[in-house]
Formats: sequence, C-alpha cells, structure tokens
Amino acid sequence: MDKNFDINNEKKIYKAWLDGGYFKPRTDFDANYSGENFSMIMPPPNITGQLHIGHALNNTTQDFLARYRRMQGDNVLWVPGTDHASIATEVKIIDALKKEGLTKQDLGREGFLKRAWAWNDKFGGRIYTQLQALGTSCDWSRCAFTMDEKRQKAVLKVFKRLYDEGLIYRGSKIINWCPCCKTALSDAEVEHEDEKSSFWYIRYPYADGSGYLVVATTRPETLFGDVCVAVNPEDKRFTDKVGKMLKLPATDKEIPLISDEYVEKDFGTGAVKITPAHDPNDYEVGARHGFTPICVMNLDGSMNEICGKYAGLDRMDCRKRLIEDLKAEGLIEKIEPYTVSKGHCYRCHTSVEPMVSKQWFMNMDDMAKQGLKVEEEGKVKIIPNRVAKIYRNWLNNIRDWCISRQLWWGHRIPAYYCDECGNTMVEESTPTKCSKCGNTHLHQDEDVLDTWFSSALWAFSTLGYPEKTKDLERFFPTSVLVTAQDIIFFWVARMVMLSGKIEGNIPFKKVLINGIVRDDEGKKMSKSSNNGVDPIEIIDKYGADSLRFSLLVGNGTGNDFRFSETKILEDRKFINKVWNAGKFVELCISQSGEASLDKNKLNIYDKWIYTKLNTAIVDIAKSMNNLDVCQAVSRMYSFVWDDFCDNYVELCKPYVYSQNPDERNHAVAVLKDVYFNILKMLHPIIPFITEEIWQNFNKTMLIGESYAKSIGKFKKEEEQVQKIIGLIAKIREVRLSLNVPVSKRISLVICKQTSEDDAQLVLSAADVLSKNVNIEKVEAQNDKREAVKFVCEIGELALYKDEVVDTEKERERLNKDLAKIESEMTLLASRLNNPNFVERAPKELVKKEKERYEFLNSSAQSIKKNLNNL
RNA sequence: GGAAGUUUAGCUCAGUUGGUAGAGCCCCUGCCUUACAAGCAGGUUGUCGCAGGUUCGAGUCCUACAACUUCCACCA
Repeated sequence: MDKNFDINNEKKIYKAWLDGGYFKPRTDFDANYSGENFSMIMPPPNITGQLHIGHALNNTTQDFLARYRRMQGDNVLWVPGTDHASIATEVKIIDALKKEGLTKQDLGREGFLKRAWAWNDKFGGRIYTQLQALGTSCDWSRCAFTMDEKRQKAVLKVFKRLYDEGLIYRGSKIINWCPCCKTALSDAEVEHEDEKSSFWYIRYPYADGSGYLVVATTRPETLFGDVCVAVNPEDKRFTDKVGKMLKLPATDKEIPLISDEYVEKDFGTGAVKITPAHDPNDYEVGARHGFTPICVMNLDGSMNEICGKYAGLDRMDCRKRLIEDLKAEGLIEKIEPYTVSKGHCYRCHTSVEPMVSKQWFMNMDDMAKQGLKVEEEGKVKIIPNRVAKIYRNWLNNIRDWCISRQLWWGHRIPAYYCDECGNTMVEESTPTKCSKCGNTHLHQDEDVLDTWFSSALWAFSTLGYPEKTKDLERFFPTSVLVTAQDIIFFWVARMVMLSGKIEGNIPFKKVLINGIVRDDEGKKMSKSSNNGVDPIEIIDKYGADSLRFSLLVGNGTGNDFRFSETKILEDRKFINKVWNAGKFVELCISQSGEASLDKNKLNIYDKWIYTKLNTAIVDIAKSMNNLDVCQAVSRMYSFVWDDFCDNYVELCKPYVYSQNPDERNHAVAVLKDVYFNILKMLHPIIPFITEEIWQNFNKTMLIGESYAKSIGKFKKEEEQVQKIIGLIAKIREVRLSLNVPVSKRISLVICKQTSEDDAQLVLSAADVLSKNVNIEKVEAQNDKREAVKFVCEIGELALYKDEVVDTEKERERLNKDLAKIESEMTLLASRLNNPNFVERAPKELVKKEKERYEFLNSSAQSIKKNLNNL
C-alpha cells in the first residue's frame, strides 16, 4: 500500500462495481433470490443545472442505506432519474435564447422543444456524471426521466383515468398567474413575502350626489374590475346606504353597495371594493351575489382595454398614474404605509397576479383524506416526526390542484377539442375524429401539465406502471424515501395521494427528511448568495469518500447542517486513519506465515475486540433500522478509532511481533479478520477507499461481501481487558506525574491487597505492559523495597520508589487522586443517605451504587495510608 | 395571525426508553515510540437559554418566558 490513498482510483473502482452488476437487484440474476426486498426511488434532480451539495447529502444518505442493506443480504433496488422541471427549465432556456436575441415564439413550439431536449441531453448527462463521481450505487439500467416514453405513458394513463372519474376537470377559476412566465401556478408554487406598500383610502362618490364612501385598498389599480362595494350587514354606519349606487372613480361606471358577512367592520373603513377577477375572496363574494368577474389585466401584467386611458400600462405604472389622477380629482382621502404579504413566482420571483382563468384542475379531497389516513395509521412514517405535522396541516387545508401550465416544455395535456361542435375528448392517443359529431378537424389543448404531475407518479412510474411488471410487484411500495423538507407538499404528499388513488397503496413506508445544507456562516446555500458548492470540486480535491463521510458525520436527523471545507479537512482524518491501519495490517501479514483464524486460540485481547466489534455492529444495526444515520456513523467512528486503532492495535503488538511463529501467525490472523470486518463495516459510507484496501488483500469485491460480523462475544474477557486498559492509563498517569522518562524501564509491583484473580491478570498482561508503558517486569510485593502505591479498578499496585523517586510529586498526585475519589463519594453518599432514593430507585441501581461506594472507600483508605507513609 | 425547530465546553455539533455531561477542532504539556505528525500519550474547558413544576433523581418530561431560524395563512 502507498503512503496515501490515491483518489484518482475512484473512477476505476466505480467502473468495476458497475461492470460487476453490483448495483442491480440480486433478483435480476437469480429470480429465486430470497433476501428481503429493499427499494428506493431517487428524488429526481431537475435538469436545470448541476447538482449542489444538498443533492450530495441526499444521495450519500441513500447510497449509505443501499449499500448497507445490500451487504445485509437484501435484494436492493435503487432507481435513479431526472426531472424535466417544466417551468424551471423553460425559464432557463428562454434566458439562454435571450442572449442570442431570440424569443421562444421565434423558434415556435417544435423548435423550442428541440432546444429543450438538447438541454436535457447536456445537463441530464452532467447530473449522472456527478452522481457517479459521488459513488451512488443506483441501478443505471433502470434510469428514468420524467418525460421519457414510459413515463409519458404513465402520465397519459393516469390523466385519462382521473378525467373519466371526474377528478380532473376544466373550469374557470381564480388562479395564480405569473406575468413573467405567463402561466398559471398552483398554490404551492407561490411564495409569500412581506412587502412594504401602502393602504390607499379612495373616495367612491354616491351616484345620487350624497357625498362619498371611503374604500381602503392595497391594490387601487384593480378598481376597473370592481363590480360592487361591500360592507358588513351588521355595520350600522352603512345600514341606510346599502343598495345605493356608487360612481366608480376614473370611469363612468356605477356599481352598487352591497352587504356581505365576509367584510370585517373594524378593518380599514369597513367598506371593501369587490374585484372578483383579481382576488380569491372577492371571487367568492362576487359569485354569491351573482356578479360576473371583470378581468382588467393582460397576461403580461399590463392593463387591458377595459382600463381606458391606462390600457397598455404595466400594473405598477397604472397604479402610480391612477393615484396621481385620483389625487387631482380629490378622490384620495389618505395614504397610509402598509405591509402586505405578496405572492411571488417560485421560479422567477415575479409577483403573481390572482386572475380568473380557464384551467385544468384536480380534485384532491378524497386523495387527501387517504393521505392523512395512511400517515396517521403509521403506514407511512415520516422521520423526524415533527415534519409529519407540516404534512398533516397541508393535507387538512388542501384545495383543488391547478395542473395546467401555459408552457411548452412538459407533458402536453391529452385533451382534444372538436373544431366543429366544441366537444372535449381526453384520450391516451390522438383521436382522428370527434366522438360526438364525427368531424375530423380537431385540435389538442395547448397547455402542458404541472411538472409535479409526473413527479407524483414517480414511485410507480419508475417501476414500470402502467405495465404490470415484476419490479412493481417486488419493489412497490418502496422502502424509504430520502428527501428534503421543502418538497413535502410538492412531491411527498402528492406521491402518497396519487399512489393511493392509482395503485391503492402507499408509495413508501418511510420518509427520511434531510436538513438544509448551509455554508460555514450558517447561511442557506443558494445561487443568489453565490455560496453554493459544486460537489465535483470537493471530490476532485479530497475524494468522494471524504465528502460522503463529512456530510454524514455529526449531522443529526433532519437538522440543518453547516458545510465547509474546514469540516472536510477535519473529517477526512478518519479516512486517513483507516488507510494507515491497513498499512499496519499489511506489514504484519508480510512478516508472518499463513494462518487461518482459530477460534480456540483467541487470547483475552482478541476476545475483547470481538466483543467490542459485536456491540458496535448491534448498535449500528439498531441505528440503521431507525434511519438514524448520524448515530450509526458515530458508532463506526468510535469503534474504529478508539477500540481498534487506539487500543487493540497496541494490545496485540506483543503478539504480532512475537518470536513464536504460531503465536505470531494467530495474532496476525485475528488482526486481519477484525480489520476486514472494519472494511465491511465502513464500506457503506466510504466505499472507494475500503474497496481499494480490500482488493489489496482479496480477489473478491468488497461491495459484494456480507456486512461485518463478529465471531462472538465474551463478557468476562471484555471486563478483564477493560481493567488492563485502565491500568495502562493509570501507569501512564503515574509515570508522568512523577516525571519518570518514557524511555526508562521500571518494575510494576502487585500489592498484597490485590485479589488472586486480578494479580494473575496483571501477570498475564506483562508483555502488553512492557510494550505499552515500558514495564520491565511485574512482580509480587517485596517488603524490603519501598514502593509508591496507586489504586485503579484492578486493585492496588505500586512502583519501586528507588526507580521513580520524587516525594513531592508523589504527594501531589495522591492528593489529587484522593480529592477526585472523595468528591465522587460525597455525591454517592448523599444519594445513599436519602431514604427516598434507597426505597424508590431500582434495587439494582442502589446495589451498584453501594458497591461503588465501598470500592471508592477502600481506595481512599489506602491512598490515605500511602500519604502517611510518605 | 397560526405552527414547528433551535438554544449543551472558546468554535461546530452529538446526546436512543429520565440514573454521576460527550466528540471533533482550538488551547497547554510531553513525544517524529518500526500503521499513522492528517499522528500518539496526557491535561484545561460546561449553574446543558431563563424561571417554575413533576420525580428519590431532569440536558432528557410538563408550563411560562426570551432570542434566533423556518414553514403555513385570502383580512381588503
């Protein structure tokens, strides 16, 4: 093995895995494979650009699970894919066109789509390259794209079915309109932000000349669409005015004053202008009173011909001009500063306009109920649980989903209209004639579907729906979905609903929510802040393993997470440690003969490390079952670094360097076995380096091995070695405190008080003590030589005074020990003297504490005696 | 206007059913000891946001408060 792992080998290793077919489910090779099915669908990244560090976290988490389950013997399927991201991609392409001085109209629908597919080839491909560099072990042979042929079929099938059932319908309703993207948006696609604006108090004169009524509004420019003014029926100020006509300012129109419960007496002036075409509430009020909405805006956000001289002005310019004009006419009562919450397009951040428009909708009522039910029953488990509350809240307040978009890039709505009789047909394949009148002149709906429509089918469309495939049968519902919190509405909830509706089942059993990745200052990474990190840059510099490990270590489930290059530098030390341990094992092997592992020859240290290994594996399994990735990783870390590298490697050195070939061969065999188990343990998180090391020793591939397994657990030996480790630490401490040079070899004395068993144990550890703390010999107490005593878990021991000297240092040390022991005794005593504790605490605990107290007490006694002797 | 999360060592963060506070980095001391100086052996560092409560016992459960963050919401 070289001095360091060469990260350039990662590509070669990935190719070997790929060529070996390791990313495919075992049932692809052996239909009778009996392992449990474990499946995941990858949240498909948008083809708008390249992956960022959040994607790296998401996919590392999934890959960690996939590789772990695979090594557990599961039949693992992980399906990768990308999303066409209708509106987001279209915005990007239009931007690109703009640089060439072109618009999408210049290209025409067909030309534009050609561009879009070329875009997909370029960026979709780049995403796959990035995922591979990260080491993702997904099954590329099943790779899906939301607009590929199979997924198109699924979309058509689902659309038709829901249309036939009346759940998808077309109608005129108030929707969110983005004047920049020129399309309708769903409620979920609107982001609300507080904006500083004004509250305009406008005078609406009574038609009969009896003064005026003051109406307060935040959107004066929509007054051209006013159909009436409303007041609360209980509001006595207006009782005698209701029914009168008002002159609509800046127009020659007259509108009535009506009353409606919706109006709040105490807000504003108590009088509200009702503009049904441009406000969801007004729409309701208008409908109740039989008014027809009047649309006053064009689709680009400019005012239309209804607005007279303001026609053609952008809505904001119109507002300015209108207010000036009204002021001049004395129709502005006052203007107050006001903060309004305004909706913005989630893609281009233009402020959206509520507008009445003819769109396609999906009725979500029953599906939402089903979605709530499966979560409440625990069939779909959301981790961490708090996120489930967000999910429930949204489903409880769900409204019909606006699914049509006035875009070109996306699934075109399979609705066809007869040019003759206007009949609407929804078909999976283009009809040739009208089903009603037989006319052959038909045209297809111009709109495409919301990009999240195809995403909602992802859980089963990726497994072959609408065909009844083996994959669907085996892998649906999927096991775990790993995703981010911000798409819980867009995606997670809708997948649950559509899977329930179409497949009559849940899409996944568990949802693991990743936190948001922030930069080292805690700021959210985003393009606008320019603090995003390209995973490829990190991988090129430090290797994929370093990135993967750093993303998962210390990252609590669902918590936001700070990422920085500094953290990578800290965390990659662990990878270096694993590599160096491998070098040690290699060295030992090269210096020993062949020996197979003989369970009967295990010494206490071997038994100790196997017990530790066993515990670690059990803990890891528990954490992995709970999807507690952070805990699993930290458990791996402490076993490898603390138990194996710091302790076992040092404890086994006398044996792997032994002059006795049998002893040496055995020791190396154990060392090798434990280390190989470490490689297996770590492979799911740092697959490249572990594979590289594994192949240095083996002809097989690590990815195909089963997970780490201990050959046993040995309670007694574990305790014994724990005592020896404690003794070593104590000797180091004493040597240091007495200023005994590390290089000086000294004797260790077993005092008479020490039990026979413990004395034997210390004697048996002579080699280990020699190697670790430079103890020349271990012997029983010799009364003729003065000794410096100390106490540890294993009993009372001593060093010869003439070998270590320095009375002052010794006194200092003993006093320090005594203080420590006494403070613990005080704590225990206060507890044991409390009758409540003795009576009510578990008996085992009370007993344990009593024993501990006794032990400390006797230790304190002997330390005091030693102090006196000084 | 609702709701959620966070608050633990100088910094970044772990802390599973309540049972004597942990890691990494930083800092100090001693070591280039034949796996590893991206290291080893030691050491220092905390009224676990504030105030109550439940309990023999609370970082952990309950209540109120504060600060920060986020999500949801049609009051013109």
